[in-house]
Amino acid sequence: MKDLLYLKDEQIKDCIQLLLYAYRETFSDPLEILKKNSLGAAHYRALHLVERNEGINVNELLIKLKITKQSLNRVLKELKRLRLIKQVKDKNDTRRKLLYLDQNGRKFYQQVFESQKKRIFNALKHSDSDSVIKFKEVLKKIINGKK
Amino acid sequence: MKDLLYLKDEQIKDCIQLLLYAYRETFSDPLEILKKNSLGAAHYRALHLVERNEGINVNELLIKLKITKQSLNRVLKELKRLRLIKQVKDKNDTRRKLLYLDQNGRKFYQQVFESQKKRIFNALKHSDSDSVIKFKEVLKKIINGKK
DNA sequence: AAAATATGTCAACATATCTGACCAAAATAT
DNA sequence: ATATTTTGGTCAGATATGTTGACATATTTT
Repeated sequence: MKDLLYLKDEQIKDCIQLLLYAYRETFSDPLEILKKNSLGAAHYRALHLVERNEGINVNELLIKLKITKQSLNRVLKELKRLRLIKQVKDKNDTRRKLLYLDQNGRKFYQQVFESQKKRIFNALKHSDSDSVIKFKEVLKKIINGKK
Repeated sequence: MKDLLYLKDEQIKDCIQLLLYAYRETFSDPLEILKKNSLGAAHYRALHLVERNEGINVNELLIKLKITKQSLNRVLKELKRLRLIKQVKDKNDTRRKLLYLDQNGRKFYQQVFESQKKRIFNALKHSDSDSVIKFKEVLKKIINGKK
């Protein structure tokens, strides 16, 4: 017999609210330092994905971000102007332009990440490793789920 | 000796990314039905908080939403116009206007919630109750944490 | 009576997204 | 070799959500 208390609507609403607040707080931390460099959350999301997927091309990035290319284009334009990322033509298919962090970008990304890291670091530090594993498992199920 | 693998930067970046994706998917589900009623995510956030805190006043709602009163006002104006929420003067302090879901609002909220519920419901259904508890614990630590 | 509080409103602006149309270069298919 | 598709970039205009700052009104507190 499984205890299904946590499938009640109230519990689900609870989860939704926690998810909203956790997201909001986590992504509001780095806004200050971004703003100093006249960048916003959108730039950071792109920067983050490039950092974690060096050599990604524009199309793949588009898919991960789930925004339109027009939106992404403006973001990339500014990141390039500030020399935070660079594009290198793919030798096998020179239509493709692969994205890398520029030297500046690596330094800047690290700064922004540090501002965001504290909150997560402390939350994880005060949790045991089993909790963290389960936390990530549930998040993954939410992401892949729906139907 | 504690295993601190999960405190490495790469793990933290992982968590941040999962949080971003989980939030995005969870809150993109209800956009379609909202749009049909010419409403957006902002209206739903307010509606959700009123549903979970019936009788909340404007100031308290403002604090929970962390937006300016001018922003909230536009949202509330539309929700009132559509008869989704209603305001009732507080008898003890008639400056205060307490917010309640209107009859329409209750029905509409339920519809929107259902569209969002599926994803969370399934994720929780495929997790055990311990995982769900730990999932929520970590989220709470993220929300309250930082320093 | 004066000050503080709760709510509402106006205007101007910032940002991040969208849609739709269009272009060019390069690769692939016929 | 030409036609089509893919990849990336760009323009213009619209929408959603937020911001600041100024101000108005009603009510409560001091």
